[in-house]
Amino acid sequence: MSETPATTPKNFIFEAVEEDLRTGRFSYVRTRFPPEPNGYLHIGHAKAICIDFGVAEAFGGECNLRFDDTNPVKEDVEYVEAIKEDIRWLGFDWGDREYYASDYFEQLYEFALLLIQKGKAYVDDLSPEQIREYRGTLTEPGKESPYRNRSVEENLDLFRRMRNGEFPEGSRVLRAKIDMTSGNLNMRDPVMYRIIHRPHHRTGDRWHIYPMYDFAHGQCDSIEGVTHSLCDLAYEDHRPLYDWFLDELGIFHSRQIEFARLNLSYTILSKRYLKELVENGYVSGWDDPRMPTLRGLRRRGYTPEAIRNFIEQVGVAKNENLIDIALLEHAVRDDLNLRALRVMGVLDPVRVVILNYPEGQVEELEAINNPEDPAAGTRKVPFSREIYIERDDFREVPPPKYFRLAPGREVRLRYGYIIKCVNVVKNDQTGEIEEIHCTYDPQTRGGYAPDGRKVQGTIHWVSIPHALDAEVRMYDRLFTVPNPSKVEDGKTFLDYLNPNSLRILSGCKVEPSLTKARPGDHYQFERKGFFCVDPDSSADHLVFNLTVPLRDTWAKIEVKQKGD
RNA sequence: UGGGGCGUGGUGCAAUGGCAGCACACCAGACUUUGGAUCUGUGGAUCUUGGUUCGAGUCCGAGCGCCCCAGCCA
Repeated sequence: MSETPATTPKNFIFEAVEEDLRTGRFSYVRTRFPPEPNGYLHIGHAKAICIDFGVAEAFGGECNLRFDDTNPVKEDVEYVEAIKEDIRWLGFDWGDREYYASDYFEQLYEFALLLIQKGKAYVDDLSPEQIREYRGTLTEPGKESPYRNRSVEENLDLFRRMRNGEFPEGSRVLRAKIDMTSGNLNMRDPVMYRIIHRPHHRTGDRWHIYPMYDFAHGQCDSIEGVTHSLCDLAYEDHRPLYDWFLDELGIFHSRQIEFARLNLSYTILSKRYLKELVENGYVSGWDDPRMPTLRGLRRRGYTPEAIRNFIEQVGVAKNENLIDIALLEHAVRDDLNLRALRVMGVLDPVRVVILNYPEGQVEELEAINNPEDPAAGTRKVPFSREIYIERDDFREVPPPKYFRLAPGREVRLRYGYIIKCVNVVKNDQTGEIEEIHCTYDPQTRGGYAPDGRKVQGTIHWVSIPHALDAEVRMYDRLFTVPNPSKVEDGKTFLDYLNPNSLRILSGCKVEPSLTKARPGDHYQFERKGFFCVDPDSSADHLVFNLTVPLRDTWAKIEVKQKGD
């Protein structure tokens, strides 16, 4: 294997894998990404995906996709396709290695039989409540079940009949016979199989018993020849059990390594909570652009590259973490800055009339599509006597350091002319500014001042007769606190929902080149932010989602001024 | 009074006994036809405490703090 230290991320997992190869514990590398098909993938999963596929790739190995479908009560095919789609979108390929834990049900059953024969597993008739009581507590040892010492023959017979569906749900389970006094609760005779009379999305009604995670995962890894089974810290306590099953069965022994899951500030990454948001209508669905799901991020305008870069920057360790969402936002700005075409869009329009500009005249001005990418070329933008500008780009009483338009002041219209405000027309009743009257300097076409005079401010604009109407959905973080999963007593994460996480702007005006915008296209509205065309968008009703705003230095200055 | 894990600037990750570094954030400045981008710079960290060592974030002892585990969920 060739060394690529510059591109190979260095973390404790890579080091462990490297060591395993060096010491000969394994001669190849194979990992797996094991989603349960009971929900949609979120950015936390993206971390796991990047690690699972990344480790395999770095060592010339492969990563299997294996659906962990051992519980027909919770799982559904609906999620399988969505999960595959999201992984592909993120940019990973599992080739033809698409597996299901349910593919191995027969083999797992044989494994169970083997353990029963070895006297290492037994059928228990205790009720779920009794099992809990017998388990003991964190500080007190458990008690052995009265059914623990059944004969091998009786266990075999009972277990076969469990499989045949002869017993009601909850009446019996198969348990491993380990140690009811272990300090690790997972070792106190864990349940291996439970009875569930429910059709499975892949095996139909063939089974009446289903293996628990602990009895399935390690053996599936083993069957697939997975060398490194990378998972969440939560499974650290399960590793002794993972190892125990593999050792007792005497089969290929994968190595489980745990790392800390991703936590993101101002959001939640718990499947249960996300589901609650969707089901109770706090968001419009799993793909709501405010959701940290991959579908949500995609619709919001995040790119796979941005997400992968973000994950790489976050690193891999075992520390509990809360990643600043600003890092994610930085990653997407960084990526979009290089590729998004620039356009002009006025979100909160106010009319400007250029008094000395000939009525009916239209000029096609040249605008650069992307200053970061000369290959993106230029386009023509129509200019006329009446234009829209951003309401906030005009102040009757300009505060200090305000560079934009104000009575008697000049400002440059991007790629247009330098204009000067000469008058303001206000609504008699409301006092709201309805129209701003300006004059333009014909010598400044394109925005250049031949006399070399400095014009500090440059603002965006859209020609009124040529403007396209658009709806713009402005998104903000979903929660008002950095860590919504850690709440005050008596409150829930729902109490911290940001009421302003979505603001719909309906009267927006955008330049005519946007007629060719298609759902999924990324744009930068100059001076405002990166936007993405929503799937709801159509030719006669453009809809844009704010992906992330541009850094806004003026907003900072203004906040500071107000604080003084 | 059980078992497992983790403690490095505001956040995250490095430093594998030898000058505590990188990214994001923050602050200041330069540049600017996006108050964007870019560039430069400042400030700021090894949980505590003893020890080993020429030298400790790293090794050893003691303590403290935080997280996870009592599903027939994964």
